[in-house]
Amino acid sequence: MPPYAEFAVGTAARRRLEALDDSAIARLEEISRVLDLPQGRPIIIEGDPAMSLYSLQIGVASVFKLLPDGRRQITGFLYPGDFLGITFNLNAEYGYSAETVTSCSLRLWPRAALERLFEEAPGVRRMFLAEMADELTAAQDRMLTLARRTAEERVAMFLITMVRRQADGAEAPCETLHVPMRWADIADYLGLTAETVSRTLSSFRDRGIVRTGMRSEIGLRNRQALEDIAAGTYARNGEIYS
Amino acid sequence: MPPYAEFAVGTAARRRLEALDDSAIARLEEISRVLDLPQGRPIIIEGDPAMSLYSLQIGVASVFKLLPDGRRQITGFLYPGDFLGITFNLNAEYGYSAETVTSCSLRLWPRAALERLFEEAPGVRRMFLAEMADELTAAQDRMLTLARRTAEERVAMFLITMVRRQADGAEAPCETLHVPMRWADIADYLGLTAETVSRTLSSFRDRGIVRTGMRSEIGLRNRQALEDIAAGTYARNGEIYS
DNA sequence: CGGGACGTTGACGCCCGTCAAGACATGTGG
DNA sequence: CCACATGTCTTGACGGGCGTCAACGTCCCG
Repeated sequence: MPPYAEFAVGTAARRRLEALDDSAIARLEEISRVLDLPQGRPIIIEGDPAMSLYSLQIGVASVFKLLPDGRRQITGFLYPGDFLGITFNLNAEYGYSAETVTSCSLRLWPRAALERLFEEAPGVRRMFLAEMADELTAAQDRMLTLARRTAEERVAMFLITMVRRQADGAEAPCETLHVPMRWADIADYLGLTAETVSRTLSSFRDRGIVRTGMRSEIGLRNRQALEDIAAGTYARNGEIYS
Repeated sequence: MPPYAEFAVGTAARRRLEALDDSAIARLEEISRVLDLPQGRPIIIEGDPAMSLYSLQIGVASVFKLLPDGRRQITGFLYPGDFLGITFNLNAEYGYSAETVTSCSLRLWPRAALERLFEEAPGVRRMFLAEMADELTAAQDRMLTLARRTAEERVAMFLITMVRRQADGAEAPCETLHVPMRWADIADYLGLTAETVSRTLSSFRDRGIVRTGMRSEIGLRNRQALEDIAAGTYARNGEIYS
């Protein structure tokens, strides 16, 4: 139905890119440029012609869609190693916008050069295929979350997802979560408002589940409670975590 | 993040399959079996090992995910020509469930045979790649809808989307929309309840926008109003369509 | 005709959005 | 070093949109 066909590659792309052979990586770096942006700047704008592919090197960025009256939905956060702006057809426009959440350093490829690379290196194409399949299942999970989960379940899910991603590779479970985005961004990611995010975190704090008040950090004091709340398997009207 | 990687191919697959050359289609039909199911039966169940790929021949089916307490989100409706159950990795389980909305006739391929076909016919793989890219942009649109749009906007969107799909190929715009699914299914697709869907349609009826009461059909009397409501560009607190 | 599935309508309430005020941190210029 | 502006988070009060529960009507199919 949509006339365009492109998407933002998410987290798994990092590991997949490392699986490419060295010559492909060398070629990729060869034809790229570097772009540095301060916090809160647009990277791509929905509707613009898709001329470039980006890879985030340093920082955090958000991918989002807007309604005409300003309502916003962040469809994903990008971390170092993630790709942005891939397209698979010719008259492509970006189907979403993206902007920096923190100051960012991006690698940028002109689209034509990248398409040449797609033809030459079959591993690159296969990587994107697997990547897209993962993105799609994640998107279905997020539909369930946005449509059916309560505010508490959404915030708990966000914390669990973020800490898992942060702990990715570390052996010991993380105790404190680094959260560089503003509450308003988290809210737009979860389909809530900044006030509801704040209230929910305060409630978690009062119940001894998290520690708040630090700058850009949230302490996870009772991870099991968060897991249970996120899974929807905690006592709903019960007293367990109240 | 998710350990599986598969998805339900949506509507665009119909046209794409037709673009395959005849020998590939012949091969596809050769190795398939046919499966007939009455209304309301499960086709695949989330978590089961992904042993088969399905193609819907006749009827309408739904793809959905469930929360442990029964909350349900329908991620898409399948129409004749759509595919279901594709996977791209080895330890694959289905990441969603699917069931028949009407009585259905399905074509079924054993997974191993299909993977062989993937190797032999590069066009098939490319078709699925483009298909997935379309699915992904549609998924992002649906995230925006589920998180941010009002009940009225969602129902209007549903009607517009369905009538566009129904009119696909016809030259004259359709006046009446065929809706084989129950209100509860529409609600689970839109992140609402059956009562809210009913109330919204009644409101549209009272405002002269649709005609209701027919069995499995909805008459679209003022399509422009529906387009405006769906787009979020109608006068919000205004009197235009009240 | 009777039973079950589905749609409609009303009453009610709660979750979360909206609006607003205040707290707190940061940066900036004098 | 302080006054002030700015941006962000917190907390409260309030209201509305939509979910929940229930009763009723309608259609279909034995």
